Parts: sequence; C-alpha cells; structure tokens
Amino acid sequence: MVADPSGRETHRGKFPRASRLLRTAEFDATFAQRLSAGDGVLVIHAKPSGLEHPRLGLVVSRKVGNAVRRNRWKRLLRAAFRLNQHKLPAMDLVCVPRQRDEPTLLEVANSLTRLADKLRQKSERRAVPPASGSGEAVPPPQTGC
RNA sequence: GGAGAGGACCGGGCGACCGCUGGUUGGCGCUUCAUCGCGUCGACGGGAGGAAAGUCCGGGCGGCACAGGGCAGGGUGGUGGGUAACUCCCACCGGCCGCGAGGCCAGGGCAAGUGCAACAGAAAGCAAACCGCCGAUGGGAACGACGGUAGCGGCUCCGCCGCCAAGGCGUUCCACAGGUAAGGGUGAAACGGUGCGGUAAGAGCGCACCAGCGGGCGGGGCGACUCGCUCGGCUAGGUAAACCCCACCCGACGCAAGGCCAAACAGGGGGCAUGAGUCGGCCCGACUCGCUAUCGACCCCCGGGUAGGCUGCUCGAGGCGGCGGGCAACCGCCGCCCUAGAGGAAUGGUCGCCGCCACGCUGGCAACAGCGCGGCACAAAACCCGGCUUACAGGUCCUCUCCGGCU
RNA sequence: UGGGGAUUGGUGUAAUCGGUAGCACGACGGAUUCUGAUUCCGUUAGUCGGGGUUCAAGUCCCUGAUCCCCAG
Repeated sequence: MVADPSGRETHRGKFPRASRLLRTAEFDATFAQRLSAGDGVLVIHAKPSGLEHPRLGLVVSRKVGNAVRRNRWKRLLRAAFRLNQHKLPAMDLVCVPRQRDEPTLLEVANSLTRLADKLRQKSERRAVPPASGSGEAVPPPQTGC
C-alpha cells in the first residue's frame, strides 16, 4: 500500500470539496503565479494556497483520450491526492497528465509526491532570498539604472 | 454433421477496507424570535449504457415572433397503415440479386421546357447517311434486231447497187441523279427480335409468334398493382441522388432556452428648491405654479444589472405483468412499481476468491488434469423522449434454408 | 451546446457544367563534368474509409473517420 494503513491521526484520507480547485478564477490565479515541475507522468503547476492544506486542480485535455480514459486519469489523480495529502505541501496543485497510457495508482502517487516536494523547495527558495517578505508580485526595489 | 439466413437477449459475479455524490434522518456549531439556511461528524438505503457515443432526423418543453395568404429557402416521395412526429417502424406492390431461407433499391414527369453524354464512331437525338447494297425510275455509253427500213446518191431507171439515219425495244456497262437502312464497324447506349413473304435492293412494307407501348372491356384488391380478352399504331433512347415541373410538410432559435435572488467597484434616479406641472418620443427651450435655504461631501433609499447562488431537473409519449383487438408495427383496459440527477463536473480506488479466453511447463495414447503468467471489449448521463447510424471481447436462446450421412 | 470549413503522390497545391487526375519541390536512375553543384531526360507514387445514383464520380447523394476554426 502506498498510504500507511493506520494514517488516521489528522485526516484519514477524506477528500472534501474544500480540497479542490473549482473556479476559473482559482485556476487563473495559480497559472499567474505558477511554479512548475514535471516528469514523464505528470506536469504540476502550483502556487502557495494560503491555507492549512493543499488543494488539487485537474486539467485533462481531450488529447489524453476519450471520456472514459479522461475520467480514469482524474480518478487516479484524486485517489493519489487523497491518500497522500498529509505529505503534500499547502499549495494549490494543478495536475496535467503528460502521457496517453493509463498509469497505475502507484506511479501517479510517486510522481505526485516527488513533484510536490520539488515544488515546495522551489517555493521556499523564491520566498527566502529577497527577504522583502511581502511575497506578492512586488518588484524588487533595487534601482536598476 | 457442415455451410448459411433472420430475430431476441446478456455483456462479468461475490466479498473486504478506504472515498465521492443526491435523498431520508440524528448529534454539534453558526445564524434566526422561530422555521429555513450554512458548516461539520455519523447512520440508512440509492448512484451510467446498449449503444449513455456520433449529433443524422423527429417531437416534447421554453421564452420570442406571428390576421390570412404568398414568395424565397429547406426537406420528403410506390401503396395502405402505426405514431406526438419523422428521412423511423409494420404489411403489401414493383425491380434487381441469391439454388433457397432471404437481402438490396425506390415517387411521377426527359411522349412541358432547358441542359448533358469524354474517347471512339458515318451519325449521340432527329433524323441524317461513311463503307456497303441497289440503280427499278431518270441520265450517259457500247452492242444487237426492227433494218440495210425511211432518206440520199449512182446506174442498164420494172428494178438493182452503194452510203446510211432518227426512234423506241432488248442486253451489257457506268454509279451521275436517286432509292435503301438489311449487313460492317464504334460505343455504356445507335429508332424492337426471329422466321416467311415481298423487292431493283431493302425496310413493320405485309403476315405469324415473342418482347414492349397506348386505349377499351371484364375479374380480383381500400390502394399501389395484377390477371384475362380485345383493338390500335408498329415505337416515340438514357440521365431529374442535372436545372426544373407536380404533391405534401417545415416560424426561427435553443436548458449557456427561460425564471428568481443578488455582493464588490463604477455609474443612473431620489432623499436635497438645479423643485413640481403643461407643451414634447427625448434633450434643449418656452410657459404656469411653488420656494428663498451658503456650497459640497458623508450617509440613506430605489431600480437596472455583473460575479455568484437558487431554479428549470426529472413521474415520463415511464417500466413490468395480465387480458383483449390487429397478419404486424401498434393500440385499449386492469393491476403493480418509482428506477442517477452531476456541475473544473459524482457513480470510484486497492485487494482477495470465482468465471471465461490465450500462451508456456508437467503428467497422460487421448479426452483431460495440475501449476505459472497474461488478458476480459466498445464506450460514460449533462433538459427529456422516439428513431437512425456507428463501435463492440465473449456468450445464450428461438425460427428457418441448402448440402451430406444414418435409420 | 450550436454552427462553419478542410482532407488529392513523401510535402505544398490545381482540376470549368460529372468525361484521360495535372504542377512544383523531394526521392530514385541516367546524360553532361576530372569531381561536385547547376542544367537536361526518364521513373516512382495519390483523390480520407464504406455504400449508392450514373455508361462514367475527386466532383452528385447517404453514412462514418480525422483535423481546424467560430459563437455563447
């Protein structure tokens, strides 16, 4: 099993609607500030969610396959997110499948946790060096000219 | 037993743990006078298909438009039924294919008009005539008999001899006019087929039979149509899924339709004298009435309306069973049942056992048995129905046809 | 959800009213050249699939496939 069988200390794998990206505005905000990471299975675009927990967004285009295949991908992504959400950083994660073939749950879960970990490191590197602390898209106040 | 035709149906099963979602229901929190509502944690029992698909037709439903009718545009096309409706379904008619069970196709009109037919061919649509056949009739040429006649000339002038027509007739030749469409060849297609007569040669020119067309009469059928008899003229080609004519049907748009609530920002009107009223479609303006208070902002109210939310949203031309009518499609009556309602979009994830299929290994003469490994289709509601079309691993059942074997 | 368009050799594209599917580049072979390039000659290979109408279909009709675009 991927998730530890006794992982019911905080959340035992629930997946409420609050853990999902549902609106176009939320997707647009993520893409505007995104950090990206990808491997052979997935591409993830992410930004800090500003909440206590991560949130999942799904983008599965028609190029992946027909409706049955797209639904299969989305269900696997939700399952992988649900079973591993206690290990994920508190970010909005927009997941995009990269291949047509249907993967196994293990592949998706491994890819998701590994990429989320990389995104957490990237996010921390971006937040720390300027030390301005505002964290938004404030341009650095150095005098360029 | 083999080969095939038509139709109906199923399209994995059981279980464990963890999730999602609509319903009912319980606890807690927020809110409220309260209900309601929101959040959260439980319980119970629901939760994709035969095609849910493609979106090719038809309807319901919705607001909008609309007197009637016509034009334009689009669709349909054997007949009779079914249906809310259809390009669908059923039955029958006709044509083609198949030994057969059966399958496929489609209206009428190119004997209203316009158009098209490459190449080949003499000629492609109304008749003409390339090779050919004939040349009867007309024309030309040669020969023959009439006839060595008429006529002319000579002489020995009864007469005889020499030269020698015209004309029509007959035979042969020419193929000029003309006749012909049988044969040749081209083509997808060339103005019926076979035989006999007929002719100069031929031809429906005549006749017999056959094919086809039209009319009449009679039988059958609601009808498409069909059967029989008879008469006629002997034929009037193909293509309308070419333009078109004829008959019938269609208002266009679509649940992101439509309805309700409604934040923030901006803006409109008012509270507030730059007011109210009249003229006027509106602004400006004019007139009448009212009023004499510094201006502006904050603030408050009203309506439109965006984000967003709710609704439309699932009880329906509904399903199952029985009886009755009908060849059938289908219809009527009675009884029972409620069976998905999502919205960045749920209906799932993982595992175990069973089932089916293929492969490998072992045992066995074989049927088969055991083990291992892999696979189990197509395709997912998006307002709802009726059809059509297309995709589909594997499997079940029914009816029928042909061939072979045995009894 | 609704609407529109496209599909022709390996690639990009023509084909009037239905009548021999052309052109360019490419590939291959040959000639010219000492060799290569250029040039010349020749070859290769095609109407998205399946049915239908027609004597004949890239074209007309039906049905499917793939791709692109537009509106809300």
